[in-house]
Amino acid sequence: MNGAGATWLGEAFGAAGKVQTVPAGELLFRLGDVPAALYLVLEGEARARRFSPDGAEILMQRSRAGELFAEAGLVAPRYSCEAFCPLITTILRIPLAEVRARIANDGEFALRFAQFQAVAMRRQCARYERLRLKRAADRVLHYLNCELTGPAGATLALDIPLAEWADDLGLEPETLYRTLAELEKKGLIQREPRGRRIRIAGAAAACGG
Amino acid sequence: MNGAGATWLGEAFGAAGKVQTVPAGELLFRLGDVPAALYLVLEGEARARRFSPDGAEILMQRSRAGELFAEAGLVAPRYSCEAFCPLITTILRIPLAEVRARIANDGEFALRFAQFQAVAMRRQCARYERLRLKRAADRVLHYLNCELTGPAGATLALDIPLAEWADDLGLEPETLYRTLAELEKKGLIQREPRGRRIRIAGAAAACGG
DNA sequence: CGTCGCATTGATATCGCTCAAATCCGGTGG
DNA sequence: CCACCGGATTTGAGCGATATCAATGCGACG
Repeated sequence: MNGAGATWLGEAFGAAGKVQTVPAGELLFRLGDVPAALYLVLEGEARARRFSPDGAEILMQRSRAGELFAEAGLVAPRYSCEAFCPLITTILRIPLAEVRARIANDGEFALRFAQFQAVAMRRQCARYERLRLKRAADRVLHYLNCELTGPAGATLALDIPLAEWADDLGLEPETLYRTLAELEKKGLIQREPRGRRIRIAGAAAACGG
Repeated sequence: MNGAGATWLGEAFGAAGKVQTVPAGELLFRLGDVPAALYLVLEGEARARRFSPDGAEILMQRSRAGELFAEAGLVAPRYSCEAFCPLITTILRIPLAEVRARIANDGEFALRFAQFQAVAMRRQCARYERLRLKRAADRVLHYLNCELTGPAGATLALDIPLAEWADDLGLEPETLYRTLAELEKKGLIQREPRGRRIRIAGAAAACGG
């Protein structure tokens, strides 16, 4: 859905944009680079990290397929950070000048781009609000409610390992696991043994943090 | 700075936009309303809340001066939420149709609007990353580093009560206070007794979470 | 069959939250 | 000018939730 939403961006820049397949760990750009392009993640995932003086990694932002990397792309990166791809990732690189020209001259494109940005904002706001919730259970419910567009009782297939999901929620894997077990005991969700699939009970939708 | 950044938006819609002064607590719109306008906060602050079935308030999003309320404005609100203003707030209401027409037909405007959205996104990303930090001290440092644009050693004047700030950081006021005391003891910051002013030591900039 | 990665489970440590109270400060009215 | 009041800050003590550390189970894969 994310990917589909941004497909048009890729198509719009078929010529100007440059698709790159980036092996895991490769650096896309560094802090201090003059922002010269928009990076749209097509497949895989890109991450921005920041290092403290002692070398410890202190924070990370993840950009999924369909998202611009990192942040909005039109502004200079805020961080003393490095960007890289820990997974095999496909990136569409669009020169900023191209984007600007297009926005200024193509009304239809400008509208769609604004919409694209708005959707991205909505997603980011959802993530923010999720982390504002202090209890693990609330975060999980919030996540489920956001990801699940269908009617209550629908099933959510988890294609990511538990640790990834926990990271999304700002939790440790163990905590997430225990929380899921707790929610199941309360009857708010049901999960398959190996944890690859979760069904949300109707009640859970209302609780949704 | 936020306000200044969005001034152009207000000016651009001098005629079409409608400035409203909203008394504290008044509802701007409700969930389910068809999104028909952009709400730009000019002064004060607007908040979006969401209620659980039992009536408890479970989360809140705050929009400051210069920000669109809530989220990006071009998409339908995601939430079962109500929006209201607990403070005296000035709002600029711009019909969506106007905005869309302007984006489509005025290249210059479209560019500035895209930039505006990008800046908003950057701000939201910063808030998100701040909450990803688990330790209180890291959040405080991150906040200081983001708010402080000047060189290290600059002074940050706090015009908000401690409780507000704590809320921004996803902390309780007591925790924030103790954390500040701790940071001062470590020499990373210096604060005036009444807590209305904070000076950041050079070292703190590097730690900045 | 062995190993590896990940899920699961248990025990403990730690941090921030909660409740409670004292203090400080600005403002207000006498 | 001074006493009082109300709100915010400051400080204290204890609790609870989550992180952390450690170990085991389980399935996939070579």
